[in-house]
Amino acid sequence: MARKTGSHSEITGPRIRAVAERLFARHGYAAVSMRQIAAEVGVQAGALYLYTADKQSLLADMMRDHLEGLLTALAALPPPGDPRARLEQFARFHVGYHIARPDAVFIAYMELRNLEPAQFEAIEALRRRYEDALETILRDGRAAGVFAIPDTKLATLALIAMLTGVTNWYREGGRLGRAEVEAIYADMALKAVGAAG
Amino acid sequence: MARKTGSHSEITGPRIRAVAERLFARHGYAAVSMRQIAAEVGVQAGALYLYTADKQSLLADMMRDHLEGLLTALAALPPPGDPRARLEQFARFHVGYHIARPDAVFIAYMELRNLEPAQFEAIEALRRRYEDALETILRDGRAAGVFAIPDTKLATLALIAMLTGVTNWYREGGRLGRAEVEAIYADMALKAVGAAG
DNA sequence: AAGTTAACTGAACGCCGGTTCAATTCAAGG
DNA sequence: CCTTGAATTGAACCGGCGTTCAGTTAACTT
Repeated sequence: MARKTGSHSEITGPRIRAVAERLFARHGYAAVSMRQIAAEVGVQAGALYLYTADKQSLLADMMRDHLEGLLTALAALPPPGDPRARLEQFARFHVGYHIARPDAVFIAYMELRNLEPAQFEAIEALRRRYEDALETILRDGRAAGVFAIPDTKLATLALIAMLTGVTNWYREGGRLGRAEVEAIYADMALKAVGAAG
Repeated sequence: MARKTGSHSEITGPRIRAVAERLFARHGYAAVSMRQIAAEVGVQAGALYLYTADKQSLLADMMRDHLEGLLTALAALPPPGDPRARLEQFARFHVGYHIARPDAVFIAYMELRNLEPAQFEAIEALRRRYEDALETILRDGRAAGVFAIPDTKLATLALIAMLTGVTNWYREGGRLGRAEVEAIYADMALKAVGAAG
């Protein structure tokens, strides 16, 4: 056998990425083999190499796409008001965006160590750009006297860790709805920096 | 060659565990081979099996030891006062304990998926016991009217995520000292639940 | 000093990893 | 309908994987 009936790169390509994302998130990059991915896609392992240069690129492209999407979505937010409103908007956005794609988030955070130095640097730079957006909000709020935070950098990392943690437990159709969860997290974030809820 | 001069199980055993912990944390369980561990210990791969039944047990034992140590240390804390004091103590303890052993923390959190079901259950139970300790504090504080939190479970997970995040960036000898960091995190935790800093 | 036990080697076993490539089959355009 | 190009197979390559074990040497006991 060779080419299959109904085969098209516009179909197989995305399916490979989707399967790889699910498997990487579930079992970890190193624990997933190309043959496993191929099997779930319904194809032989060799066929994957029509869509990716190697396993490493499959991971790196996935992470880059995710972070670029995150930055694009952040930039598309309505223009900012005072620091308090900006922080609330950021927190809601962060939680909402992350619970919608837990696999991509998990991978972008956990598989950094499986990247080679060059690709690691590129991905890390994107992540830092995102963190900087929050840090700017906190610095402005601190300068305006509305946030009570001893250290801006520490507060940035603490808030991001808290907000990202939502992916550890949130499940669609669970006890709490998406809007509810966004509101509670935003409220905690505001309180944590001393901006009354 | 066979037995080496100066070889003792009380030396080799701990060294294997130390090397494995460092490598697992750095590269991930699945990406580290028994031969790599052996090489860093200065021994042949076969010798590792005098100290562990298999690779999986090496990981599981490591995680169990870490979580049991965490629970023991938590139980050894001075007896509790009011919820506010208890939360502050918990936050300081959590941050302090975690930044002292970042590798073990990272592994206990990231490599859960590499455990087989039976071992996973055992480790997860320990982790839940620890979370319950915090949840109890929050529930008591909420009942006493000193914490303003819409959902106790959510607040528990949010706080743990925030506090554990310290391991992502804290480095010994960095810009901020250990006591300083503990204080700032404890302050943010208290504020986040509406207990004035 | 001899005998016993503890610690380790080195080679082997079978299997699975990522990756390549000639051969093959399908889809599409003229 | 025929040709050209796209999509895929299947087998192979080579290396590394976890694990076992008979054999060897050091440390300890008597």
